[in-house]
Amino acid sequence: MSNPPIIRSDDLRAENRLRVLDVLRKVGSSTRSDLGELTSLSAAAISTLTSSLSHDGIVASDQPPAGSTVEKQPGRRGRPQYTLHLDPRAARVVNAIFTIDRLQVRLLDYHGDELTAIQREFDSRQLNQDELLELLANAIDSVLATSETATPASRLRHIGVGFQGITEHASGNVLWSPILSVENLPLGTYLEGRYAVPVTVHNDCRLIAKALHHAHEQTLGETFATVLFSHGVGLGLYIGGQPFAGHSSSALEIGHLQFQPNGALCRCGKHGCVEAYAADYGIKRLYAGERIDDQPQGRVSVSELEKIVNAGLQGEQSAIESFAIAGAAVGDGLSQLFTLLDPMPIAILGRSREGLELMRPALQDALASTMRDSQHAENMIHSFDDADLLLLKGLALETLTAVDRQFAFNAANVRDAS
Amino acid sequence: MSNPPIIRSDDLRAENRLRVLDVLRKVGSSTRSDLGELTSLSAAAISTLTSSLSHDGIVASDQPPAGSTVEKQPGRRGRPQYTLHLDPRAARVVNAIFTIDRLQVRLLDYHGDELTAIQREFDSRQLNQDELLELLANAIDSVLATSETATPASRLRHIGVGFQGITEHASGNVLWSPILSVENLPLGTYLEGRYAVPVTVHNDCRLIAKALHHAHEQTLGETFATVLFSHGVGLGLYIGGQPFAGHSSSALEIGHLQFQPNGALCRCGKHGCVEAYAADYGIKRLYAGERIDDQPQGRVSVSELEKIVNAGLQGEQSAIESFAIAGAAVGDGLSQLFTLLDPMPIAILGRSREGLELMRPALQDALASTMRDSQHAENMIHSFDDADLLLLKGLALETLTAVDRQFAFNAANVRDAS
DNA sequence: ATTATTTTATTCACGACTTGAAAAATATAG
DNA sequence: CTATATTTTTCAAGTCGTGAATAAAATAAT
Repeated sequence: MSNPPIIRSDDLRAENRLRVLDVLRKVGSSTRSDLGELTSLSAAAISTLTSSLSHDGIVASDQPPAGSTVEKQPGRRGRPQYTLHLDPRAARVVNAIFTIDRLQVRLLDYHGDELTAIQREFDSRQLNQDELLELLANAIDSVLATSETATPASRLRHIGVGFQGITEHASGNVLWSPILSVENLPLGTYLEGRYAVPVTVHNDCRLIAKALHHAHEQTLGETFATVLFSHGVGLGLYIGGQPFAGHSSSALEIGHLQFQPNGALCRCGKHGCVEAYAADYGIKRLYAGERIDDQPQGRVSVSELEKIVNAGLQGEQSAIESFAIAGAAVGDGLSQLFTLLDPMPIAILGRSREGLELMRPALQDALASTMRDSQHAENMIHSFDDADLLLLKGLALETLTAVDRQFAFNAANVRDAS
Repeated sequence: MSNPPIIRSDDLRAENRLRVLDVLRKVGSSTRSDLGELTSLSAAAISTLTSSLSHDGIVASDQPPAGSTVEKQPGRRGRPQYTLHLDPRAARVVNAIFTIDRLQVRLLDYHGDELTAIQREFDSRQLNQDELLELLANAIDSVLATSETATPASRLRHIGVGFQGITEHASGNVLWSPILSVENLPLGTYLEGRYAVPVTVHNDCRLIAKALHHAHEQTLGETFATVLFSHGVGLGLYIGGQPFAGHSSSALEIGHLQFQPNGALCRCGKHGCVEAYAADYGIKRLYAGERIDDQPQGRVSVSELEKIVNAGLQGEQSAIESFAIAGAAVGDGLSQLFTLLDPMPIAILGRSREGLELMRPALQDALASTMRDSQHAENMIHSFDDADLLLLKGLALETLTAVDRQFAFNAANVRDAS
């Protein structure tokens, strides 16, 4: 049966609260009248909504404290506009990002600013399930404790975890991850039990796609693909302004599409996957002339990859070749994707932008060969720096908008924690 | 900018009107109280909505004409329930289906019953753009004229066209179709101009998926793929109860994923496409031992294909082989799809069910090899008869629900045509 | 035959929603 | 100090869906 998404008129109010919060999240701060414009709600509705949100401690205003007559600089007539913004004190969220060699945990306020952050270095594949969970819980306890002493507490509302791997969004559990040796890590269940707040677990590339949609909408539009090169090859998809994921899990495994039948051995055990040529280990393997039938060994360090990039930049043929093959592999995967869906702009990200540029020509060629309207393949590819930053930003956005949704639907009692 | 999907309270009313119409469309007829259950609206709301819809002439009731005391057979006490159904007279729609050798045009009433139907036989690839449009317009004029004399007219509200090929849903134009020699056929624009009603153009496989979702929801669930074997290989996708299509067009071209690098020549000009092995011409080519590098020639007749199927059923090795390769090709394409998305149930349809069963083992094998949880690949595949019937049904549903939407949002003036 | 019972549909009062218009607030300009 | 401009809030009006009460319409019981 089809589920009822919105019927009652009180749901309507909640929907509009959310709309206001969404806009504020997006633009940072805004006057009431601009808010009306952006939400296409009437000034009257905005007034009611914002005063309620303000009363609940969810949004705050620039307005000076009554008596003090601060000098207003602009020579504008009329009643002055005070801008509204999300009140940092309204909530806190914990963000955790696992990568192959370290764990980052950050505590953010509701505005999105960082309060505390810690890092733990380790090799994620050496840990068993309990050790992983304990490591994470320990780090979360630390950031919570640190901030406790520094600032008056506001309630923890959400925990978001970013991860390379396949996550099941219903349960928040990690089905499989290349950076772990354990499978079916019950991350969501465990954290929800321990901290009694909602937990969501996200695929890393999905998070980057979210951040790009937020920050680079005019470059990429509402429909685009994101490809992240690192220890694997990740794919994120935005379609019509909405993140797209598989039905039950976040699987969007472009890395394991087949590129060469009976080709290089992939970490997944199959032969010829895109990843086996385009992930860092695949590139290094080709460059170093290692046997492509051997099980790929551990991680490739930043400096190792940098060396290959530099070799390529200086014209060393084998390095150039390695990147070209990587580009062709991903281009092939994308052209399969574009055969199934429509062609769309592509954002590519990786450890080094130069590396991306070395791949680009081959990538473009592979795409052009399958596109009906072949010429503008090059305009479809955009490379971005700062994958790590975008990852942080995407996770922050994802968790904070989850809190927005809590606030929009669960009305008041935000201040009950003070 | 994000668009406002629903904010005002009148939109809410429209949404609930649509919800009622949707349920009636699905279950055929229903009492008011069941309607309340199915829409999860209160009895009061149902009462208001149905009386308004009834007043507008959109739904009708079984209720006997006041005076006449018809004998009620059931021995149930209480105020009797009268069932409501969509009033056939509320609107009319035209459905047109192009296939490679004929055009079917049907006139349906709002309930979905056929009023008139005609067929025109021709070879669609022989016609140029103007001839095609004229043929269609002529056929539509005929069904409209025929019915005009037979029954009192109610207004034509929508024209829906079904097609094998890639359609652009914004404009309703056909970008490319294997059954045509012309490209960019401005079907939507032309028909809208001529008949001044909304026109939608749909991919055939999408329509079958729609019909399957309507009629076989409990077998297939809310997320499934549909594969249609005919002169090409079509794919339809339902994800979470919603039809999924590419962003701007209906492209979901599983037939043109690559199966064998440098393999058989496909109609599209590339080599090794899935279609080149799994479409009727591909199967015939293999069976007949023709050169796979030659441009595939015209259509394969029903009897030709039947002969190969029968040969296969009688154990003839080359026929069995041909179907096995076809199954492997599609299985390979689907496993690529399932690498990108999640694995999901598959409905397969074609000219003959026996032919499908000949493909099944190879198809299952190809799927099992890529699925994590390999065993239940066979439970995921369902074959269906009556592809043609489902196509008609899907198109009818698609166009009629478009009218439902008109009625839900544009309030009254339905009866103004009488 | 008449009254009680049962089941279904409609009506009504209520609270919640958004809106447009009017009023209030608060600045600058003269 | 008064007029004007601009933004925000308040107010009255109109809608919507809900739950409770009421009406409708049949059968069962008396």
